[in-house]
Amino acid sequence: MPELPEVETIRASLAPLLAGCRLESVEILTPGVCLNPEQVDLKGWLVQNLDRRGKYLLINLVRPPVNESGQGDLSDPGRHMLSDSNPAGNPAGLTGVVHLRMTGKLLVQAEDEPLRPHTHIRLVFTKDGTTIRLVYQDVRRFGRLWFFPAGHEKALHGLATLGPEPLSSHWHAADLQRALSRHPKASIKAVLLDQTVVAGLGNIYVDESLFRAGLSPLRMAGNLTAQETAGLHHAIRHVLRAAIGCGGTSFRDYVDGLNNKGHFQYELLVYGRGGLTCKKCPAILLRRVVAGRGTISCPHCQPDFTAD
DNA sequence: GCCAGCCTGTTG
DNA sequence: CAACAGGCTGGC
Repeated sequence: MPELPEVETIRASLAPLLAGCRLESVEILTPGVCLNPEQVDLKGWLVQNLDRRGKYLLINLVRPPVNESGQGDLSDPGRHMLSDSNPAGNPAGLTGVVHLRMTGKLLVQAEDEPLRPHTHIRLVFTKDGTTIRLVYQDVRRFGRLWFFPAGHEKALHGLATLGPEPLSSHWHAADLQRALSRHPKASIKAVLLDQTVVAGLGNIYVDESLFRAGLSPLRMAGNLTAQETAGLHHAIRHVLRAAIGCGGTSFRDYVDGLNNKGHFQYELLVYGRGGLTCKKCPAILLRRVVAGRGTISCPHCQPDFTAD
């Protein structure tokens, strides 16, 4: 389900609610969906903030202040000394890592709301005397939630090998050009779907970016001109920013952490529009499988895209 | 690289 | 009934 704009929207929707919450319990309703590889005690941690890398959502938790009198100082530099001296047994930080894969949802649920089908994990938090329930639902059960001592989440291969954030000011067309030149004979679509090349693009935003850049997904990555690469780099950033601005794409059943739909589905130019007329020319959009994924493109606006 | 496999639900 | 679905992994 979720690509970078959807995960970013979920992060932003949950962060204000969860920041400062104390984790009271983790109820695992379906074994295998929530993993705690180092058997860290999950109770009593405080949510510091939510972060995102590619399509991964990171929940950063810290030890509650020892001092009962106030909120404590979470930025106390001495706190970090603990992680060096005792990394796993009594870590100074805890990181929850969520990957929603195709159909995962992370939602706050009202206390009186009945548990919906396909709920696999329930996290119970408290803040200022109120209870907040965060549930993980996932029809297909491809997604996962892991807990690690802070820093140890690099044990996840997919997270450790992620490429650059496409919306970072440090990601330039030249970086994309360099990545493409490393896979000269692969289709541009396959390379953009590769999370080690750039983090967070999936089937929707790759097709949308390629259409806006006027490039066929079948083009070999090594054959793009510098100008075409610059246009693609720009299109990727433009599409991702626009989609975040719309709260993501609710094409099927994506919702943010508060159960709100996004509206970028109304801005899609090609994804889901196979057989329909192109929005920029009179041609009919074609569908074919590229890099193992259903791919929609315009045979006129994206030259060299033909039916099989 | 490609492709099956992981799962269930929806659509043609 | 078969095909397909927003993703990733591991085996050729």
